[in-house]
This record gives sequence, structure tokens and C-alpha cells, in this order.
Amino acid sequence: MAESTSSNDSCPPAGTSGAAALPAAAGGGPISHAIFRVARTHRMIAGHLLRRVGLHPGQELVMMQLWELGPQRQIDLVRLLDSDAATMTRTVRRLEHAGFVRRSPCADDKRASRIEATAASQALRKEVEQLWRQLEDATVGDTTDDEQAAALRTLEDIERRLTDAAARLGS
Amino acid sequence: MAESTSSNDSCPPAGTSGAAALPAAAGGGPISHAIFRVARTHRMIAGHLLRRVGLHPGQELVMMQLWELGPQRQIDLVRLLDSDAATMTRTVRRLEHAGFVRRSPCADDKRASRIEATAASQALRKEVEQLWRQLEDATVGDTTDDEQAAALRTLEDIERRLTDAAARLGS
DNA sequence: CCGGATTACCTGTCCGAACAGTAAAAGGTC
DNA sequence: GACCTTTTACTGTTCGGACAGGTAATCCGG
Repeated sequence: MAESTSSNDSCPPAGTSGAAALPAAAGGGPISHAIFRVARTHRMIAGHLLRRVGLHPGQELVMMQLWELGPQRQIDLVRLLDSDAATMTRTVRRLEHAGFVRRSPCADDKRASRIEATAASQALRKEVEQLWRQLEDATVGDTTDDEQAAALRTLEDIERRLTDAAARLGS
Repeated sequence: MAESTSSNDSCPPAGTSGAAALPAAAGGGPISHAIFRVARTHRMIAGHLLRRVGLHPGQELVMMQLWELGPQRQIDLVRLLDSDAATMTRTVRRLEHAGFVRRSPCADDKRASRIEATAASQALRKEVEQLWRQLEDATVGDTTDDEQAAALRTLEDIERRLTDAAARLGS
């Protein structure tokens, strides 16, 4: 152990060379810890690739929905992405300011507005699709299809358990 | 397909009931997509549990390092958690303001300061440890040890590939 | 000793995410 | 029609994360 207070007056810790990310917390919750690190690196790579095409993480998901499903209201995007209305308001505004999205008033419902991908955004589409392929390649590497299927099954099992647990949290 | 522009004047999309999170993007990059959803739910549950003990996601990692390794400089915490110096500055300041952390000037190096967990924070420690157990329980559910070991291996394989890919990005 | 690099910390900015609250519009009931 | 609830979008705030800079202290080569 050798922790507690005032036994060590010098600032630089003795040994403890920076090895892994969370050596201390690794003891409790190894799977949670692994999920955390995988998600962290995965997100970092995605952000790196997105930066090249001028998007921030999360914005590409909105664009993909608009590209594939056509114009949507904000609330539709929120539900499709399981996101937040406040976040969507700002994300759409930034995408609009960047010229990737256009808003038009909704005739049926004066509260809502139609969010539409602009023609200028179509140039992004191929880049984003290639970006996702790159990300998937980095994730699966040269594993076989069977291994990929097994990994996907593992992740989906974890997801199901987490979703159930999240539902239990609300109750 | 039936996408493109101006073919549909009504705002509410016809069918498209909100089923999964990303039905559109699921085609390309199923593993990446699964990682994204698992991480999302995992983080949401962690945030929910942390909120009960008065911490924000990320702060508990700093506290765990201080509890387990004793006083550290900010740069040590940054390296241990593979974090950012700017983020650490603000996180430590908020933890200090919350009374969970104390800073004392470092004698050896006038640039650095000693970050130390306060006695008041010790009450949090047990709660945080229990919280991590809850999170791990929610993640693994009632799976066998063998299944957990296999899942951990799968995650570590993915992590290794992602880490390698991230290293390739820098070059 | 001196001067240039490096280190440790801080600030400002911008982003997504989460939560709380507001206002306007729409839907339903009496 | 009047009344109440729900829906939709917005704003404000706070947090972590990332990036670009800026300062003071430290270190190292000459």
C-alpha cells in the first residue's frame, strides 16, 4: 500500500513509470475498464479522421441520417440518434453555418423546421463513408469474418445487458 | 432509396419509427457502431451512478489515482490517466473547490504543486469502489467467468488494433 | 555564468453531452 | 370557444475533451 499522508515530502513519485492507462483501477472492473479504453481510442481515431473533412465528432452522424433518410425535423434526428434536443439545436446550427445543412420552415407545424442536407454537403458524403470504412478497418484489422462475427456478438451481448441495466436505473 | 430533394413537402417522415440508434449507419462499420453504442450506454450508466455521489465522469478517475498512489503532481495524473494538461488543471480545481482535493506548493519544483486527497474524500472512496462494482455487474450480468474472460480478450484485441492504428495516424 | 530549450501549469476557445427552464405551437377535452 | 397537456425548439449552465497559445521555473550545453 504505502499511501496516506505526509510520509513523502518530495513531489516526484519514486517509481511508477507511466505504463498503462489505469493500472490502479484495473483491479476492479476489468471489462468496464477495457470498454473505457477501447471507446477512448476509437473516439480519438474517429475524431482524427473527421477533422480532416472539417467535421466534429457527432456531426457526421447527423449528416449520415440526412443523406440516407432525406430531410428530417430536429426531433426526428434526436430520436434517430438517441441524442439530446439541446445538443441537436446547436449541432444543426453549426452545420448550417458551415453550409452543410439548410433549414426551411415547416408548413404543417409552425414549431418545427425542416433540416435538409445541402448540395455542397454531398461532397462530404463519400469522404465520410470512406472514413467509416477506415475506422472499421482499424478496428477489425486482419481478423477473419468468423472472428468479427464473434466480436460483434460479444459487443451486442454487452450492449443488451447495459441497456437493460440503464432501463433499471430509470425505475 | 427515395431520398434527394423536394420530392416530399410534408415535414413528418412517413414511416421510420425510431427503432435502433443508428439503423442507417449500421450497414457500414457494424463493429465500430457497436463500440459506439456500448460506450455510450456504459458512460451514461457511469455518469448516473457518479451523480449520486457528487462527482462528474472523469473526476472519479483522478480521485482513484490519488487514493491508491498517494499525492501526485498534475503532470503525473495526466500521464497516469492519459489525459490532457488543460483538462487536469480544471478538474483538479473543481475537485479542490468541492473539498475532495488539496494543493500544496512543491518544494522541489516551484512550477509544480502537490495534489492530495483530503480526509473528507475518504468517505467517497467506498462509494466509488462500490459504484465500479455495480458498473461491472451491469456490464457482465450473469455471464460465466469463461465468458467474461473471452469478452475481455476480445476487447483487448480490439484495443490493441486501435492503439496500433492510432500510432499509425501520428506518423 | 549565460542563453536557449524543455517542463509544468494556466488561460482562452470551441466542441459534444447532460440537465433545467422557457416560449410558442399543437392536440385534446369539456 | 376556453382550458389544459404535450410537443418542438431554444437558451443557459456546467462538465470533460481537445487544441492553441502564454508564463514562469527548470535544465542543460557552452
